[in-house]
Amino acid sequence: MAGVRSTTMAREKIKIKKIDNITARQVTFSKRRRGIFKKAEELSVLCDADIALIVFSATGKLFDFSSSRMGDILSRYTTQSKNEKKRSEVPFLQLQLENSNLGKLSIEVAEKNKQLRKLRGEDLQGVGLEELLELERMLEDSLTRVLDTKGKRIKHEIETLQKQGDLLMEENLKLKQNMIALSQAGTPVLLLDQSATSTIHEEGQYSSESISNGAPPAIEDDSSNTSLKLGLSLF
Amino acid sequence: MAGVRSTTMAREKIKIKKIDNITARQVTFSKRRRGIFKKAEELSVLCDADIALIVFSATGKLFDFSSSRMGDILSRYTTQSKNEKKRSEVPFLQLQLENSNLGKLSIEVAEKNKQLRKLRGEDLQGVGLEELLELERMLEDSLTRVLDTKGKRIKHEIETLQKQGDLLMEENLKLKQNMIALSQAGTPVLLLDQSATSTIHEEGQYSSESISNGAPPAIEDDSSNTSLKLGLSLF
DNA sequence: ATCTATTGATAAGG
DNA sequence: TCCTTATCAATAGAT
Repeated sequence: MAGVRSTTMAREKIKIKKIDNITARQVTFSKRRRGIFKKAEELSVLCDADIALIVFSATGKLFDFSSSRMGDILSRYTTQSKNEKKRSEVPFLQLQLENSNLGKLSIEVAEKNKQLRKLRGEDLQGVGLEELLELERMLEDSLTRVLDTKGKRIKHEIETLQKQGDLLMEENLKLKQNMIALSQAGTPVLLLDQSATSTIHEEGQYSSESISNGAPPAIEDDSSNTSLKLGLSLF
Repeated sequence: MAGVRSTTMAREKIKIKKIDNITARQVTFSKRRRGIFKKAEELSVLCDADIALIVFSATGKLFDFSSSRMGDILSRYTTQSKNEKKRSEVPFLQLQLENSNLGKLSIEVAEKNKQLRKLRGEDLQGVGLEELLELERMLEDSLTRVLDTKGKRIKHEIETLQKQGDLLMEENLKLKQNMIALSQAGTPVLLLDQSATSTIHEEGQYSSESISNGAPPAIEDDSSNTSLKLGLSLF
């Protein structure tokens, strides 16, 4: 009851434990990261302190701040901590830190591989019922998130295509009208209206084939829904 | 105008510049140092971030915090920043771990973590539709395998329990018959059949409470289905 | 170190 | 990510 308190917050207190919701966790990370970096700089300026702050996000992204050159602070740190008592805690710069880290990293890699195999349901031999249930939950959550993301992406894809289709139809209509006008005027259909085509090319994101391919637009009014041509067999 | 902002303060705003009064500076240093270290720990816990914070006071005193082992974070930092562009900024310790296997392993660990996060649906930002569909398939396969395994395990569990239950009922029957025989013979009910109880203890995996707790078996014929007592809320 | 009036940081929700 | 707002936390100044 004494250890877990909250911080500079708002709207609601939160417990200081890993935030479950991934999105919320990312948002909080961004906000608080900014906050702590600001604090670090302020402290260094106000009190003439030398500060190094290194933050790795859960996704492995690196953020850092140092009031002077990072290398200087870090070497000063290793030197100082060595002279105190942390010799053992910071064998960092020492000689054979290499070996220990190598071993640990190897173990970590092995561990990650095991987790991956479990998540893929490939290594379920020694897994107990409890862990199986946990795996099931995790996989279901993952599937949900993947499906959500997929849905959003597909929706966006469709909307984009729809917009492009609408634009194309609009432009086609203009072209047809222009051509009709030109043919009715008895003029040979050889020229396209410059303003119309150039406008299309400037604003459109769609493939230029739609306009500039060899086949000239048919005169018939093609009002079929563009979305029917998407060919999305994704659901 | 841009540079001079204020912080979490009170009673009065202060400019973010070196505090002149020595005493005030020391006091502020103490207060804010506590604050930023608290923030660092909170950020690491809330967002599962790996953080190193090193502070040298103006007098040279060292204060530090790290969410995991300082040496690990610092080496990770040198490795990572090297892979970016800060090579020059951190000539720090690049010498030895430079071309070692350390870097490779670090990268491998990072890679595994990324895969894990994808599988957990946590890192879907840069993932394309194709990969999403692949993820979906993989997760569904995994779920299927996990569910299969779970089903088999549960079935086995149930069968085992059923057998144990049958054995128990059988033994109970014998016991009851013995007791009835004994009581009918006018002999005080004080002895349990040795061979029967020892057999149960040897074969059973169930809690010993079932047999050896203080309450002697009831005489009434308990023929309710054993599986009803499994308490499996697993489906 | 404590107290408290103030300002700062930030959780939620768009 | 940025904005807004309601709240909670950090802290400047005084004791």
